[in-house]
Amino acid sequence: MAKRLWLMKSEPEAYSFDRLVKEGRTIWDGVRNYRARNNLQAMQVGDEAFFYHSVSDKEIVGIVRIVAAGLADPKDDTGTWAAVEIEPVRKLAHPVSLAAIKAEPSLAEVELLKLSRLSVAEIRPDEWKKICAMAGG
DNA sequence: GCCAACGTTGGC
DNA sequence: GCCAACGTTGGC
Repeated sequence: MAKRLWLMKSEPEAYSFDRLVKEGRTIWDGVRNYRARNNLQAMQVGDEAFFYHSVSDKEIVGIVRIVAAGLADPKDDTGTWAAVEIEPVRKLAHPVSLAAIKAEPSLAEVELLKLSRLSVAEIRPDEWKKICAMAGG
């Protein structure tokens, strides 16, 4: 199974990338949107994701790796919602801002832009490479 | 099953 | 703080 690439959003005031680095790993739960849940359920161990700070920062700040997939949301009794466990891979040398993504024509189709309220989005490999290049490699 | 009203999220 | 976009709920 080829590795897939994702983007996970969080308000830095709620859960920041720095906090993830400090804690080492975390369960990513609390997603209450079906499309986002479908993305969560499609994740495999070893997949990587951008970590995006919404609202106050509006930039991709780091990369995380999926270390456990297909978990049930521990806060959900009904079995409806999913969760994964993630660990930090690295912080980006240069965060990639929402404005920079919008300004880049090859990134116009990124799910982040098209569905701004989706908390878990998929990133295509070419988009991933482009954003990595913008972050300084 | 449709659609209007409402709530939430997130960019500006 | 405002508003647009989207999802959900509830009346019919």
